[in-house]
Amino acid sequence: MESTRRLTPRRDPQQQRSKDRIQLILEVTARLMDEVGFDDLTTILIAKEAGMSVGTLYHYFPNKHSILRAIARNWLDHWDQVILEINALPIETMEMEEVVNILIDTFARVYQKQKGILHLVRAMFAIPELKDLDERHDEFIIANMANILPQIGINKSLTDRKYIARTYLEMTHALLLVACQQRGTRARQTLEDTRELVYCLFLRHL
Amino acid sequence: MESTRRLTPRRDPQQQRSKDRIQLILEVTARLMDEVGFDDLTTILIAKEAGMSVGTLYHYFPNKHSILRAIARNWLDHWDQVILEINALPIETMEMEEVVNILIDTFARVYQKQKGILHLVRAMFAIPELKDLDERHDEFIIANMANILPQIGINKSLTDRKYIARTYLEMTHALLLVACQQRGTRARQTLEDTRELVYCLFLRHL
DNA sequence: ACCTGAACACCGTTCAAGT
DNA sequence: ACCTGAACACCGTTCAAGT
Repeated sequence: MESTRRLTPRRDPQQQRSKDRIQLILEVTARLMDEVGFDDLTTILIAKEAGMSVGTLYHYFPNKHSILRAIARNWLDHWDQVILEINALPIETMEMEEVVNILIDTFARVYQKQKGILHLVRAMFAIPELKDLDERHDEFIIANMANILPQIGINKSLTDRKYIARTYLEMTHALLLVACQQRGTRARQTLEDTRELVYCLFLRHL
Repeated sequence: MESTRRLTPRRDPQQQRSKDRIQLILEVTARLMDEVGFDDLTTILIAKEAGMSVGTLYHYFPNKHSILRAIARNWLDHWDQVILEINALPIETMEMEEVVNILIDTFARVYQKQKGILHLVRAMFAIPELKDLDERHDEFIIANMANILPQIGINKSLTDRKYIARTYLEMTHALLLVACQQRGTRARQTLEDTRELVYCLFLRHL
Protein backbone atom coordinates (compact mmCIF):
# COMPACT_ATOMS: atom_id res chain seq x y z
CA MET A 1 0.00 0.00 0.00
CA GLU A 2 2.42 2.65 1.28
CA SER A 3 1.72 6.06 -0.13
CA THR A 4 -0.61 5.01 -2.93
CA ARG A 5 -3.95 6.59 -2.38
CA ARG A 6 -7.02 4.44 -2.19
CA LEU A 7 -9.59 5.06 -4.86
CA THR A 8 -12.06 2.40 -4.01
CA PRO A 9 -14.65 2.73 -1.26
CA ARG A 10 -13.12 2.29 2.17
CA ARG A 11 -14.95 -0.92 2.75
CA ASP A 12 -17.63 -2.96 1.13
CA PRO A 13 -21.00 -1.92 2.43
CA GLN A 14 -22.54 -4.66 4.53
CA GLN A 15 -25.82 -3.11 5.45
CA GLN A 16 -28.60 -1.87 3.23
CA ARG A 17 -28.40 1.53 4.90
CA SER A 18 -24.79 1.92 3.80
CA LYS A 19 -25.57 0.85 0.25
CA ASP A 20 -28.36 3.40 0.12
CA ARG A 21 -26.08 6.16 1.34
CA ILE A 22 -23.43 5.32 -1.24
CA GLN A 23 -26.06 5.33 -3.96
CA LEU A 24 -27.36 8.65 -2.62
CA ILE A 25 -23.89 10.20 -2.75
CA LEU A 26 -23.45 9.07 -6.34
CA GLU A 27 -26.79 10.47 -7.41
CA VAL A 28 -26.28 13.77 -5.62
CA THR A 29 -22.82 14.14 -7.14
CA ALA A 30 -24.04 13.38 -10.65
CA ARG A 31 -26.82 15.93 -10.22
CA LEU A 32 -24.56 18.62 -8.77
CA MET A 33 -22.03 18.07 -11.54
CA ASP A 34 -24.67 19.25 -13.97
CA GLU A 35 -26.07 21.98 -11.71
CA VAL A 36 -23.03 23.78 -10.34
CA GLY A 37 -20.40 22.54 -12.77
CA PHE A 38 -17.19 20.73 -12.21
CA ASP A 39 -15.19 23.44 -10.43
CA ASP A 40 -17.73 24.36 -7.77
CA LEU A 41 -18.34 20.77 -6.85
CA THR A 42 -16.92 20.66 -3.32
CA THR A 43 -17.03 17.75 -0.93
CA ILE A 44 -18.78 19.88 1.69
CA LEU A 45 -21.49 20.75 -0.83
CA ILE A 46 -21.97 17.11 -1.78
CA ALA A 47 -22.19 16.15 1.90
CA LYS A 48 -24.66 18.91 2.66
CA GLU A 49 -26.90 18.01 -0.29
CA ALA A 50 -26.78 14.37 0.72
CA GLY A 51 -27.76 15.36 4.26
CA MET A 52 -24.62 14.22 6.03
CA SER A 53 -21.36 15.68 7.29
CA VAL A 54 -18.09 15.66 5.35
CA GLY A 55 -16.76 13.14 7.81
CA THR A 56 -19.49 10.68 6.91
CA LEU A 57 -18.87 11.26 3.24
CA TYR A 58 -15.23 10.33 3.81
CA HIS A 59 -16.39 7.29 5.67
CA TYR A 60 -17.74 5.87 2.42
CA PHE A 61 -15.29 7.33 -0.07
CA PRO A 62 -11.58 7.87 0.61
CA ASN A 63 -11.46 11.04 -1.47
CA LYS A 64 -13.34 13.23 -3.89
CA HIS A 65 -12.06 11.62 -7.06
CA SER A 66 -13.19 8.21 -5.91
CA ILE A 67 -16.79 9.43 -6.04
CA LEU A 68 -16.40 10.44 -9.67
CA ARG A 69 -14.55 7.19 -10.21
CA ALA A 70 -17.52 5.20 -8.94
CA ILE A 71 -19.86 7.06 -11.30
CA ALA A 72 -17.48 6.46 -14.20
CA ARG A 73 -17.17 2.80 -13.27
CA ASN A 74 -20.91 2.29 -13.34
CA TRP A 75 -21.07 3.74 -16.81
CA LEU A 76 -18.07 1.85 -18.16
CA ASP A 77 -19.28 -1.41 -16.62
CA HIS A 78 -22.59 -1.02 -18.39
CA TRP A 79 -20.72 -0.46 -21.62
CA ASP A 80 -18.50 -3.50 -21.09
CA GLN A 81 -21.56 -5.61 -20.53
CA VAL A 82 -23.17 -4.34 -23.71
CA ILE A 83 -20.13 -5.16 -25.87
CA LEU A 84 -20.07 -8.66 -24.38
CA GLU A 85 -23.68 -9.11 -25.42
CA ILE A 86 -22.89 -7.98 -28.95
CA ASN A 87 -19.93 -10.32 -29.06
CA ALA A 88 -22.23 -13.18 -28.14
CA LEU A 89 -24.45 -12.59 -31.20
CA PRO A 90 -24.11 -14.86 -34.24
CA ILE A 91 -22.18 -12.18 -36.11
CA GLU A 92 -20.78 -14.48 -38.83
CA THR A 93 -24.29 -14.98 -40.11
CA MET A 94 -25.00 -11.28 -40.45
CA GLU A 95 -24.29 -8.70 -43.12
CA MET A 96 -21.59 -6.18 -42.22
CA GLU A 97 -24.17 -3.42 -42.57
CA GLU A 98 -26.39 -5.03 -39.97
CA VAL A 99 -23.49 -5.44 -37.54
CA VAL A 100 -22.51 -1.79 -37.95
CA ASN A 101 -26.11 -0.77 -37.29
CA ILE A 102 -26.23 -2.77 -34.10
CA LEU A 103 -22.86 -1.38 -32.95
CA ILE A 104 -23.78 2.25 -33.49
CA ASP A 105 -27.32 1.95 -32.15
CA THR A 106 -26.14 0.19 -29.01
CA PHE A 107 -23.24 2.54 -28.39
CA ALA A 108 -25.46 5.56 -28.95
CA ARG A 109 -27.86 4.26 -26.33
CA VAL A 110 -25.00 3.78 -23.86
CA TYR A 111 -24.05 7.44 -24.30
CA GLN A 112 -27.58 8.76 -24.10
CA LYS A 113 -28.35 6.75 -21.00
CA GLN A 114 -25.78 8.42 -18.75
CA LYS A 115 -26.90 11.62 -17.06
CA GLY A 116 -24.35 14.40 -17.43
CA ILE A 117 -22.28 12.33 -19.85
CA LEU A 118 -20.35 15.37 -21.06
CA HIS A 119 -19.18 16.27 -17.57
CA LEU A 120 -18.33 12.67 -16.86
CA VAL A 121 -16.24 12.32 -20.00
CA ARG A 122 -14.57 15.60 -19.15
CA ALA A 123 -13.79 14.31 -15.66
CA MET A 124 -12.34 11.09 -17.01
CA PHE A 125 -10.16 13.05 -19.37
CA ALA A 126 -9.11 15.70 -16.86
CA ILE A 127 -8.47 13.66 -13.72
CA PRO A 128 -5.28 11.57 -13.91
CA GLU A 129 -6.59 9.21 -11.22
CA LEU A 130 -9.39 8.17 -13.55
CA LYS A 131 -7.17 7.59 -16.53
CA ASP A 132 -6.46 3.95 -15.72
CA LEU A 133 -10.19 3.19 -15.60
CA ASP A 134 -10.65 4.75 -19.01
CA GLU A 135 -7.63 2.95 -20.44
CA ARG A 136 -8.61 -0.47 -19.12
CA HIS A 137 -12.08 0.02 -20.54
CA ASP A 138 -10.69 1.11 -23.92
CA GLU A 139 -8.57 -2.01 -24.03
CA PHE A 140 -11.57 -4.15 -23.19
CA ILE A 141 -13.66 -2.63 -25.98
CA ILE A 142 -10.73 -2.88 -28.38
CA ALA A 143 -10.12 -6.53 -27.52
CA ASN A 144 -13.78 -7.33 -28.11
CA MET A 145 -13.92 -5.36 -31.33
CA ALA A 146 -10.75 -7.16 -32.49
CA ASN A 147 -12.70 -10.36 -31.95
CA ILE A 148 -15.72 -9.12 -33.88
CA LEU A 149 -13.77 -7.85 -36.89
CA PRO A 150 -12.79 -11.24 -38.41
CA GLN A 151 -16.43 -12.28 -38.17
CA ILE A 152 -17.34 -9.50 -40.60
CA GLY A 153 -14.54 -10.40 -42.96
CA ILE A 154 -11.59 -8.40 -41.67
CA ASN A 155 -8.94 -11.10 -41.48
CA LYS A 156 -5.85 -9.22 -40.42
CA SER A 157 -3.36 -9.83 -37.63
CA LEU A 158 -4.48 -9.18 -34.07
CA THR A 159 -2.23 -6.10 -33.88
CA ASP A 160 -3.78 -4.66 -37.01
CA ARG A 161 -7.29 -5.42 -35.82
CA LYS A 162 -6.60 -3.72 -32.51
CA TYR A 163 -5.32 -0.73 -34.39
CA ILE A 164 -8.51 -0.60 -36.49
CA ALA A 165 -10.57 -1.01 -33.33
CA ARG A 166 -8.85 1.99 -31.74
CA THR A 167 -9.61 4.16 -34.73
CA TYR A 168 -13.18 2.90 -34.58
CA LEU A 169 -13.43 3.67 -30.88
CA GLU A 170 -11.98 7.18 -31.02
CA MET A 171 -14.07 8.14 -34.01
CA THR A 172 -17.37 6.88 -32.63
CA HIS A 173 -16.57 8.35 -29.20
CA ALA A 174 -16.04 11.82 -30.68
CA LEU A 175 -19.10 11.69 -32.93
CA LEU A 176 -21.46 10.15 -30.38
CA LEU A 177 -20.56 12.95 -27.98
CA VAL A 178 -21.46 15.42 -30.71
CA ALA A 179 -24.77 13.63 -31.21
CA CYS A 180 -25.48 13.87 -27.47
CA GLN A 181 -25.31 17.65 -27.77
CA GLN A 182 -27.69 17.77 -30.73
CA ARG A 183 -31.41 17.21 -30.98
CA GLY A 184 -33.88 15.47 -33.22
CA THR A 185 -33.00 15.40 -36.91
CA ARG A 186 -29.45 16.65 -36.46
CA ALA A 187 -28.64 14.03 -33.86
CA ARG A 188 -30.06 11.34 -36.11
CA GLN A 189 -28.05 12.72 -39.00
CA THR A 190 -24.85 12.53 -36.98
CA LEU A 191 -25.64 8.91 -36.11
CA GLU A 192 -26.18 8.23 -39.82
CA ASP A 193 -22.83 9.80 -40.65
CA THR A 194 -21.12 7.83 -37.92
CA ARG A 195 -22.65 4.62 -39.24
CA GLU A 196 -21.52 5.41 -42.76
CA LEU A 197 -18.00 6.34 -41.65
CA VAL A 198 -17.60 3.16 -39.62
CA TYR A 199 -18.81 1.19 -42.61
CA CYS A 200 -16.25 3.03 -44.70
CA LEU A 201 -13.48 2.27 -42.21
CA PHE A 202 -14.34 -1.42 -42.16
CA LEU A 203 -14.59 -1.68 -45.95
CA ARG A 204 -11.20 -0.05 -46.25
CA HIS A 205 -9.58 -2.73 -44.12
CA LEU A 206 -11.44 -5.70 -45.57
CA MET B 1 -16.34 44.57 -15.15
CA GLU B 2 -17.69 43.92 -11.69
CA SER B 3 -17.03 40.40 -10.52
CA THR B 4 -15.96 38.91 -13.85
CA ARG B 5 -12.42 37.70 -13.55
CA ARG B 6 -9.83 38.96 -15.97
CA LEU B 7 -8.26 36.35 -18.15
CA THR B 8 -6.03 38.50 -20.29
CA PRO B 9 -2.65 39.76 -19.17
CA ARG B 10 -2.94 42.64 -16.73
CA ARG B 11 -1.51 45.10 -19.17
CA ASP B 12 0.10 45.09 -22.58
CA PRO B 13 3.82 44.75 -22.20
CA GLN B 14 5.58 47.91 -23.24
CA GLN B 15 9.17 46.98 -22.72
CA GLN B 16 11.17 44.18 -24.25
CA ARG B 17 12.04 42.93 -20.77
CA SER B 18 8.37 42.41 -19.99
CA LYS B 19 7.72 40.61 -23.28
CA ASP B 20 10.64 38.32 -22.56
CA ARG B 21 9.32 37.51 -19.10
CA ILE B 22 5.87 36.72 -20.44
CA GLN B 23 7.41 34.47 -23.06
CA LEU B 24 9.54 32.84 -20.37
CA ILE B 25 6.48 32.14 -18.20
CA LEU B 26 4.69 30.53 -21.13
CA GLU B 27 7.66 28.33 -22.00
CA VAL B 28 8.25 27.29 -18.39
CA THR B 29 4.57 26.47 -17.94
CA ALA B 30 4.41 24.41 -21.15
CA ARG B 31 7.50 22.50 -20.05
CA LEU B 32 6.28 21.91 -16.50
CA MET B 33 2.91 20.75 -17.79
CA ASP B 34 4.73 17.85 -19.44
CA GLU B 35 7.18 17.27 -16.59
CA VAL B 36 5.07 17.35 -13.44
CA GLY B 37 1.63 16.92 -14.98
CA PHE B 38 -1.43 19.06 -14.78
CA ASP B 39 -2.29 18.62 -11.10
CA ASP B 40 1.10 19.44 -9.60
CA LEU B 41 1.46 22.55 -11.70
CA THR B 42 1.33 25.26 -9.02
CA THR B 43 1.82 28.97 -9.51
CA ILE B 44 4.63 29.01 -6.97
CA LEU B 45 6.43 26.28 -8.91
CA ILE B 46 6.04 28.16 -12.19
CA ALA B 47 7.34 31.34 -10.56
CA LYS B 48 10.30 29.55 -9.03
CA GLU B 49 11.24 27.84 -12.29
CA ALA B 50 10.96 31.16 -14.10
CA GLY B 51 13.21 32.74 -11.47
CA MET B 52 10.73 35.20 -10.06
CA SER B 53 8.32 35.50 -7.13
CA VAL B 54 4.62 34.63 -7.29
CA GLY B 55 3.87 38.32 -6.97
CA THR B 56 5.76 39.06 -10.17
CA LEU B 57 4.01 36.20 -11.94
CA TYR B 58 0.69 37.76 -10.97
CA HIS B 59 1.97 41.06 -12.24
CA TYR B 60 1.90 39.65 -15.77
CA PHE B 61 -1.02 37.24 -15.53
CA PRO B 62 -4.16 37.83 -13.46
CA ASN B 63 -4.51 34.14 -12.58
CA LYS B 64 -3.27 30.67 -13.28
CA HIS B 65 -5.77 29.82 -15.98
CA SER B 66 -4.80 32.89 -17.97
CA ILE B 67 -1.33 31.42 -18.45
CA LEU B 68 -2.79 28.26 -19.94
CA ARG B 69 -5.15 30.45 -21.90
CA ALA B 70 -2.24 32.32 -23.46
CA ILE B 71 -0.61 29.04 -24.49
CA ALA B 72 -3.86 27.80 -25.95
CA ARG B 73 -4.37 31.09 -27.77
CA ASN B 74 -0.99 30.87 -29.44
CA TRP B 75 -1.81 27.41 -30.72
CA LEU B 76 -5.33 28.25 -31.87
CA ASP B 77 -4.14 31.46 -33.54
CA HIS B 78 -1.61 29.49 -35.51
CA TRP B 79 -4.35 27.13 -36.57
CA ASP B 80 -6.67 29.96 -37.58
CA GLN B 81 -3.93 31.41 -39.71
CA VAL B 82 -3.33 28.09 -41.42
CA ILE B 83 -7.00 27.61 -42.34
CA LEU B 84 -7.05 31.14 -43.81
CA GLU B 85 -4.12 30.22 -45.99
CA ILE B 86 -5.88 27.10 -47.20
CA ASN B 87 -9.02 29.10 -47.88
CA ALA B 88 -6.97 31.45 -50.05
CA LEU B 89 -5.84 28.61 -52.34
CA PRO B 90 -7.51 28.15 -55.75
CA ILE B 91 -9.56 25.24 -54.46
CA GLU B 92 -12.09 25.19 -57.32
CA THR B 93 -9.33 24.18 -59.67
CA MET B 94 -8.27 21.19 -57.56
CA GLU B 95 -9.46 17.63 -57.24
CA MET B 96 -11.30 16.84 -54.03
CA GLU B 97 -8.64 14.29 -53.20
CA GLU B 98 -5.92 16.89 -53.40
CA VAL B 99 -7.87 19.27 -51.16
CA VAL B 100 -8.39 16.55 -48.56
CA ASN B 101 -4.68 15.76 -48.66
CA ILE B 102 -3.77 19.38 -48.03
CA LEU B 103 -6.31 19.65 -45.20
CA ILE B 104 -5.13 16.57 -43.35
CA ASP B 105 -1.42 17.22 -43.89
CA THR B 106 -1.72 20.80 -42.71
CA PHE B 107 -3.88 19.97 -39.69
CA ALA B 108 -1.56 17.12 -38.73
CA ARG B 109 1.38 19.52 -38.75
CA VAL B 110 -0.52 21.97 -36.53
CA TYR B 111 -1.03 19.20 -33.97
CA GLN B 112 2.52 17.89 -34.13
CA LYS B 113 4.00 21.35 -33.79
CA GLN B 114 2.59 22.08 -30.32
CA LYS B 115 4.67 20.82 -27.42
CA GLY B 116 2.56 18.96 -24.88
CA ILE B 117 -0.49 19.03 -27.15
CA LEU B 118 -2.26 16.32 -25.18
CA HIS B 119 -2.02 18.25 -21.91
CA LEU B 120 -3.09 21.43 -23.67
CA VAL B 121 -6.15 19.82 -25.20
CA ARG B 122 -6.95 18.31 -21.83
CA ALA B 123 -6.68 21.74 -20.22
CA MET B 124 -8.95 23.31 -22.82
CA PHE B 125 -11.49 20.60 -22.25
CA ALA B 126 -11.26 20.60 -18.46
CA ILE B 127 -11.06 24.32 -17.64
CA PRO B 128 -14.39 26.12 -18.13
CA GLU B 129 -12.60 29.46 -18.46
CA LEU B 130 -10.94 28.20 -21.62
CA LYS B 131 -14.10 26.87 -23.18
CA ASP B 132 -15.00 30.11 -24.95
CA LEU B 133 -11.58 30.19 -26.65
CA ASP B 134 -12.11 26.67 -27.93
CA GLU B 135 -15.65 27.39 -29.05
CA ARG B 136 -14.77 30.56 -30.90
CA HIS B 137 -11.97 28.75 -32.64
CA ASP B 138 -14.24 25.84 -33.58
CA GLU B 139 -16.68 28.28 -35.10
CA PHE B 140 -13.92 29.95 -37.03
CA ILE B 141 -12.70 26.65 -38.48
CA ILE B 142 -16.27 25.58 -39.21
CA ALA B 143 -17.07 28.87 -40.97
CA ASN B 144 -13.99 28.50 -43.13
CA MET B 145 -14.67 24.86 -43.89
CA ALA B 146 -18.26 25.79 -44.79
CA ASN B 147 -16.72 28.16 -47.31
CA ILE B 148 -14.38 25.53 -48.72
CA LEU B 149 -17.03 22.82 -49.12
CA PRO B 150 -18.94 24.32 -52.10
CA GLN B 151 -15.63 24.69 -53.89
CA ILE B 152 -15.20 20.93 -53.82
CA GLY B 153 -18.72 20.33 -55.03
CA ILE B 154 -20.75 20.22 -51.82
CA ASN B 155 -23.55 22.65 -52.66
CA LYS B 156 -25.79 22.48 -49.65
CA SER B 157 -27.24 25.19 -47.45
CA LEU B 158 -24.90 27.03 -45.09
CA THR B 159 -26.48 25.28 -42.09
CA ASP B 160 -25.91 21.88 -43.63
CA ARG B 161 -22.35 22.74 -44.57
CA LYS B 162 -21.64 23.91 -41.03
CA TYR B 163 -23.03 20.67 -39.75
CA ILE B 164 -20.76 18.69 -42.08
CA ALA B 165 -17.84 20.87 -41.02
CA ARG B 166 -18.45 20.08 -37.36
CA THR B 167 -18.46 16.36 -38.04
CA TYR B 168 -15.27 16.86 -40.04
CA LEU B 169 -13.68 18.84 -37.19
CA GLU B 170 -14.57 16.44 -34.38
CA MET B 171 -13.51 13.41 -36.34
CA THR B 172 -10.15 14.79 -37.43
CA HIS B 173 -9.52 16.22 -33.95
CA ALA B 174 -10.02 12.81 -32.34
CA LEU B 175 -7.94 10.91 -34.89
CA LEU B 176 -5.11 13.45 -35.13
CA LEU B 177 -4.74 13.23 -31.35
CA VAL B 178 -4.48 9.47 -31.71
CA ALA B 179 -1.81 9.93 -34.38
CA CYS B 180 0.14 12.24 -32.05
CA GLN B 181 0.44 9.35 -29.59
CA GLN B 182 1.67 6.90 -32.21
CA ARG B 183 4.97 6.60 -34.02
CA GLY B 184 6.25 5.93 -37.50
CA THR B 185 4.16 3.58 -39.60
CA ARG B 186 1.19 3.49 -37.25
CA ALA B 187 0.95 7.27 -37.12
CA ARG B 188 1.11 7.42 -40.90
CA GLN B 189 -1.54 4.73 -41.12
CA THR B 190 -3.86 6.72 -38.86
CA LEU B 191 -3.35 9.77 -41.07
CA GLU B 192 -4.21 7.62 -44.09
CA ASP B 193 -7.37 6.40 -42.42
CA THR B 194 -8.31 9.94 -41.44
CA ARG B 195 -7.80 11.07 -45.02
CA GLU B 196 -9.94 8.26 -46.35
CA LEU B 197 -12.71 8.86 -43.81
CA VAL B 198 -12.83 12.58 -44.56
CA TYR B 199 -12.99 11.74 -48.25
CA CYS B 200 -15.82 9.36 -47.45
CA LEU B 201 -17.67 12.02 -45.44
CA PHE B 202 -17.39 14.54 -48.26
CA LEU B 203 -18.46 12.07 -50.95
CA ARG B 204 -21.48 11.19 -48.85
CA HIS B 205 -22.65 14.80 -48.79
CA LEU B 206 -21.84 15.62 -52.40
C1' DA C 1 -20.67 1.55 15.87
C1' DC C 2 -21.43 5.53 13.58
C1' DC C 3 -21.42 10.49 12.96
C1' DT C 4 -19.84 15.30 13.54
C1' DG C 5 -17.36 19.46 12.30
C1' DA C 6 -13.39 22.08 13.94
C1' DA C 7 -8.70 21.87 12.65
C1' DC C 8 -4.89 21.03 9.46
C1' DA C 9 -2.37 21.13 5.01
C1' DC C 10 -2.01 23.12 0.75
C1' DC C 11 -2.65 26.11 -3.23
C1' DG C 12 -4.41 30.28 -5.67
C1' DT C 13 -4.25 35.08 -4.98
C1' DT C 14 -3.35 39.67 -2.74
C1' DC C 15 -1.02 43.60 -0.90
C1' DA C 16 1.87 46.06 2.47
C1' DA C 17 6.54 46.74 2.64
C1' DG C 18 11.11 46.79 0.46
C1' DT C 19 14.52 48.23 -3.26
C1' DA D 1 8.58 51.61 -10.97
C1' DC D 2 9.07 47.07 -9.98
C1' DC D 3 9.55 43.09 -7.01
C1' DT D 4 8.96 40.23 -2.82
C1' DG D 5 6.86 36.75 0.07
C1' DA D 6 4.08 36.57 4.26
C1' DA D 7 -0.74 36.48 4.87
C1' DC D 8 -5.46 35.43 3.54
C1' DA D 9 -9.31 32.67 1.59
C1' DC D 10 -10.79 28.39 0.37
C1' DC D 11 -11.12 23.43 -0.33
C1' DG D 12 -9.71 18.54 0.36
C1' DT D 13 -8.97 15.60 4.15
C1' DT D 14 -8.41 14.01 9.05
C1' DC D 15 -9.41 12.78 13.71
C1' DA D 16 -10.63 13.72 18.54
C1' DA D 17 -14.85 14.02 20.69
C1' DG D 18 -19.81 13.15 20.84
C1' DT D 19 -24.05 10.09 20.56
